[in-house]
Amino acid sequence: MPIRLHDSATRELRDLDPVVRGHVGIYHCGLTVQGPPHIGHIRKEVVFDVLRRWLLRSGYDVTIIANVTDIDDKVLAKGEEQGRPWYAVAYENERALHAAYEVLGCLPPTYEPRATGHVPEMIEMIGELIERGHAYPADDGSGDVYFDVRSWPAYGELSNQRIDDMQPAEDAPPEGKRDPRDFALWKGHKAGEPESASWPTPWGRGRPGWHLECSAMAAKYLGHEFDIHGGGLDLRFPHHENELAQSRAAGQQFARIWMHNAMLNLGGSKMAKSVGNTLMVSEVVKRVRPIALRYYLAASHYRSIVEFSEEALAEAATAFDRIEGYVTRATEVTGGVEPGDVTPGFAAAMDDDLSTPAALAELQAVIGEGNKLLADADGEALRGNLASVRAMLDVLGLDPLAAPWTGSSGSGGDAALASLVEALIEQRAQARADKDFATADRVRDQLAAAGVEVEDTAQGARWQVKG
RNA sequence: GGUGGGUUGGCCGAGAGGCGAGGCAACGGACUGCAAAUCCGUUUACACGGGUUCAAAUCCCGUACCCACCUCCA
Repeated sequence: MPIRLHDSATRELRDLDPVVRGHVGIYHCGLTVQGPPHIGHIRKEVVFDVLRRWLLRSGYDVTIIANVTDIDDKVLAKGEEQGRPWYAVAYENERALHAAYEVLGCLPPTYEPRATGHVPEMIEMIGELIERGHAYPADDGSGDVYFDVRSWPAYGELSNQRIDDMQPAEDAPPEGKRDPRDFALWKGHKAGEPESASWPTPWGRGRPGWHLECSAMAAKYLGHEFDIHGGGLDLRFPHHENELAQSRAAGQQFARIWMHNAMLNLGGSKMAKSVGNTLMVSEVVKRVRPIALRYYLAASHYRSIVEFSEEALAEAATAFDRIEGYVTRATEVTGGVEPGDVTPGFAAAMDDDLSTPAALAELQAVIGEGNKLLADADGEALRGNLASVRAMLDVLGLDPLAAPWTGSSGSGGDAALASLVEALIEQRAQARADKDFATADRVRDQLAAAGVEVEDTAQGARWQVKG
């Protein structure tokens, strides 16, 4: 069965039909590294990480390219504001982004090209566009080079807009533009901007316009036609519209399918620095386990708005505890099994535009069966069930027994703690054997007060640190 | 002004003409020394007003409210 994805260009579900058989090339817009990532940014990473894992499990080779915009107005402004070089700001935030990938279990992209590393490719593309009559250097001496939207009749095809209905682009003063909606491919160096933020071109020194880097880098690493271009819905216009126009006008086919994830809102509006409602990944993972945050983000459909709330996050953590509890218990009983195959229901849900909510419903049903098998002590069936559950969790990047989660949860902790807890549990077991339930309960309460939860099972007491 | 998306039970969150996704919470039962975990069961829905249809949460028309984009944004 083919994988079907919602293409935001045509606004319909389309079969994934790769350019190269057995291989899927994906480009998704990374971050402008002007600040550390918030949980809205990381939602996008989780969405594309799940897509990638599903494609891999479906037998495809995947090349995934995510850009890092390390030079633009905002990065320069941050450098100025913080009194240090713009590139120091960019690099620091790029590292924070990588830390966020890692803490949430997102596989690193195949490659993460930086805009500053691809100026020659951009210059080449600008030359091509000028030659074809779709771009022009500003005649006001600014050194800007603009894309000529009137020269490209399809302009607006991605976001379904007509040029005449659009408001003017404000990425540069309109003086040098032929049409106010023309956008900058290249921005001339301005007095007062650091010399380090400019590169020589046939049109004078300057720096990249935002949109061009993605067109140039996608072509370099994925070719003139590739399978999927993704990013946040807020990038659809103007960023992706402009990328599409540039690349097509330069004679390329560009992306076959456009995938846009919906925003993560807080307090009724999009999480964004300009609104001041951001929650940094590094902060949230202090309150809730990273795997629980990932579950929260993966549990809703990628095209639905997530209205963030602490309550919903806590609830997701509880829901995940049930899943993890099953995996832990089943692993104890079976001695552990490797991930096997996902169920047909799970596969059908994932094939249907990455319907993670339906996939999770399937997973919960399989876990319900597994819990029954656990009660019946049916070893063989239980092994099969656990293998399947682990496979499904792996697709979502939520297998608690896989990297990077191992060791971060369960009854681990340091040896001193374990030895103390086990001594108390031994005392309690003796009290229970003596039917001294008052003492047994007191020990359990003591442990609970210290944040250690004890459960009695047929095999003896299990414990884990909660929180 | 233009372009899209949305409003589902106490909460989260799917579905897209007939059959009550799933989870969390609550309640009852089984299990347990008591719990916890687990299993079984129960309760509360489709923004509002019209219309189409044998049948509408789902299709059509209208209204209200919300979100995103048209300015940097995942």
